[in-house]
This record gives sequence, C-alpha cells and structure tokens, in this order.
Amino acid sequence: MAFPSLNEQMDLIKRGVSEIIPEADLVQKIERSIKTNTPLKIKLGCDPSRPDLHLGHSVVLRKLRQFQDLGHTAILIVGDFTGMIGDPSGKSKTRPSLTLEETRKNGESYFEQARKILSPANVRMVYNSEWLGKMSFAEVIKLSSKYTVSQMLEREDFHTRFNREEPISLHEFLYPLAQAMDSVAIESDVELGGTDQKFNLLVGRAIQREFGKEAQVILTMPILPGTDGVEKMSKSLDNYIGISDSPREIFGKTLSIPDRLMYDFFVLATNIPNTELDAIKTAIAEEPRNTKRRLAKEIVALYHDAAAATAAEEEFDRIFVKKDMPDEIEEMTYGTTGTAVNILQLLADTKLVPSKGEARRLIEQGGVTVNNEKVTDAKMDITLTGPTIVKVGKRKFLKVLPA
RNA sequence: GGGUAGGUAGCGAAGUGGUUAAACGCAACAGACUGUAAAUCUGUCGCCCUCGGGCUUCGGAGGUUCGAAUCCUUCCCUACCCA
Repeated sequence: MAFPSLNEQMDLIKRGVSEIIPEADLVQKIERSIKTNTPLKIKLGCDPSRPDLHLGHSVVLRKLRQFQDLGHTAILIVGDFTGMIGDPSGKSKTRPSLTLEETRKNGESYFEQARKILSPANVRMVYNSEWLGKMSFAEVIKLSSKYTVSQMLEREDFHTRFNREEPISLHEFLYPLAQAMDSVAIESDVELGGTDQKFNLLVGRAIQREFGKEAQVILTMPILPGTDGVEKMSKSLDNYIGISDSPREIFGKTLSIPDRLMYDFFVLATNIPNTELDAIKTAIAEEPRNTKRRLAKEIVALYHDAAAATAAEEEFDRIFVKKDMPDEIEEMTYGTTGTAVNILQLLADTKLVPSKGEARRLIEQGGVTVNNEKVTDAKMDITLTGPTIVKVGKRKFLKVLPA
C-alpha cells in the first residue's frame, strides 16, 4: 500500500503529543518507510497488572491507532514477564507482583478492551516472557552491567524515594532494562508511552544501541488527569472513566470533570478534528454546560454509539435534574411476596450497603428511598407486595423482586 | 554482624498506662445547593444491637497490670550509619 506523505503523517502524529525524541529520527524513519514501502513497527507496552482500561490508557492507544491508520504496524507487548516485577513508575510504593498466569489472563482482557480503539488489521500482540523468560542469569547480569546505579537514580521516582529513604527493591531497577529488551527483541522503530514513561523509553534507545540495533524514536503523550482534576487518571484513585463503563457512567463521570479540563479531554480523548478545536475553545468559554455535555456525548459515542450517547443524556436529565428513576434498573430476586423485611436487613442482604451500621447512617441522613418514599426509621419493616425499587444515595438503584 | 529511628484506621499523621474506637488532614459516603456525579456548606465515616450499651482494632505472638496503641519479652518488616 502507499503511505501518506511525510507532512500528512507528521500532522496527525503530532496532535496532542508531548515530546518526540528525537524528531529528526522520526522524519528519517518515515521517509525511509515511504521509500521502501515498509511499515514502521510501533511499540506499546501494556501493564497487565491493571487490566481495566480507562480514558488515560486510551490517550496512548489512540495515538497508536493513528499510526495504524497511516499504515504502520502496532505491536502490543503484554508485560506478562515484567508484570512479575511490578513497575513503580510514578508511584512512591513498590507494586505487588503477579504470577505469570494472572498476567496472562489480564493480558487477554487488556487486548479485548484495546480492540475498541485499535484497528484489527495491522496489530500484533506478543508476550514478553517469550524472550525474557529465556534469558539466563548470566545474560541478565551482562544486561545489567550496561546501566549504572547513578543512571537509574536519574529517574524521578527512584530519586525521590531514595532521598526520602523509602525502600527501592533491586528488582525494580531491572524493569526499565527488561522493557528495553522488549524493544531489542521486536526491533521497534517507535515506542509510545505517557510522559511518566519517558525514562524507561529512553533506556530502550540506549540498550537497543548496545545490542547493535537502530535506536527507537520515543513519543510521549500527556498524562490525562482524572475526574478529580488533580491526580492522574487511575483506577486505584477511583477518578477514572473506564472504556468499558456503561454509557450512563461515562456520561455522568465526564460531566463531573472540572471545566478547565474540558479542552484537554477534547484533544486527547475524542476524535474532534484538529480544525474544530479552536471553535471548541470558544464554546467552552461561552457555554460550558452544553460543551461539556457535547464532550460527554462524544466520549460515550466512541465506546458505544451515538444513540447510546443521546440516551445517556436523557437518562441523566431524568435522574439528576428531574430526580426520577432510570430506564433500566438492576433486578434481584429477594424475599417472598407478602412477607415483611426489616429495612436494614434488606439493605445489607442486597449488598446495597456494606454493613447495617452504614445502612442506619444512610437512613438517618435521608439517603434511602423505597418506592420513592423516604425511609425515616431504621426499624421500619418493608412488606414486599411486588417489585420494589430501593434507592440508596443519588445513583444506586435496585429493583427487588420477591419470589 | 553492630548501632539508631520507625511500623497506628483507605492514605498521610497525632497519641507514649485510664472519657482513646483512637485528635487532625486527605480520600470516601449522605444531605442541601448547582448546568454537573464539579465547587461550596452541613453531617457521617470499625462491627453489632440499641439511644444505653456489647464486641473487635493500633506490624505478629506471648507477658506485666484492676486497666495497654502506650510497659516488658520475642519474632517479622523498612530506612539510615558502621562493618
């Protein structure tokens, strides 16, 4: 196939990018790719310790997709082997290690979700245990001789932890080297990552050269902030918008982001063309409410479809603006028709609430509703005469079906 | 191997024999308000029954005491210094 021209490629590639190191090398690689009609190998490492993909991951996956659209080959490396090490990037704590089986399973799940973003045509998925698992101890020692402790301590989080007198396990130093070996093994032309991965990606360049390969170009993407607007988006901080979330959740969570984040989300998490971005900027200033709704719908449409986006907006209005019931409520068979159940028991049994003490508190605070009537007394018994809708807080609904 | 400082609720961090289920901050949750699941304000925030209590927590295990997160013994873990 014919590749688009250098300029066309660079325009698309550069959207939203944080850094390309070195850009000149990328230009050279693309020129050669066009001339020899050979796709570039674009590497992306997946962390199988957290297999639930969210918008944060989508930033870099979407960039990978753009490379695919330009005719290049995406190579997803599932770090099943490195998952056993645990990458501490951006963390002040050592991550727990996983077994090989767990990382494999998570890898499958990762790929499953990544499919929503990537094109199936030119993608390869490989497990790095394939080559890392075969290395002998002697080879590992030789590899580790190519990097020094001082070089490792240049990485910010290592540096910080070291200065704070916090533990750094020796194996954590091996992670960047292992990741670099991935680049050696697949002979990547470009490696993608978040800006927090810059150090690791650069080690890849250095080690590729050590092994007599052409050094990869590294391309870093900005870190997408979470819905709290402060921390980076992550599952453990529960400030994420998952790409497998329901339309309702994606819509609601998106509306909850601070207004100042809207533009970044448009650039990094939607397919709004570059040419429209200026208009978006004005719209954000002039009508933030509608613009944020548009953002939310764009994102829902990306992972579901346009109809789901419209439905999500309608439902949101119904629940939060009109304080009505959602369209579809999760159902659960519980109790028997005609019998009475204590409200605390009901809440605890249906797992709507983790403990009876918690249930009691919620009732005292006026957060529990049964069939649209506020429960005011924790001792109250509910007689189940038919489908009963229990609401806890603003957005937990359950339809109880007595047997 | 020796020495020093530490290990407290989801996180950070007070508390060093008796209203201490454990200050405070963050996070979380509920309510009010709002274009929003934002911001702000108010409240809650170990478990179980009750408006008075019961039970289980302060790295693990033992012990001293009427009584311990707080004292002792021992073990485990972390950082730093020395070897």
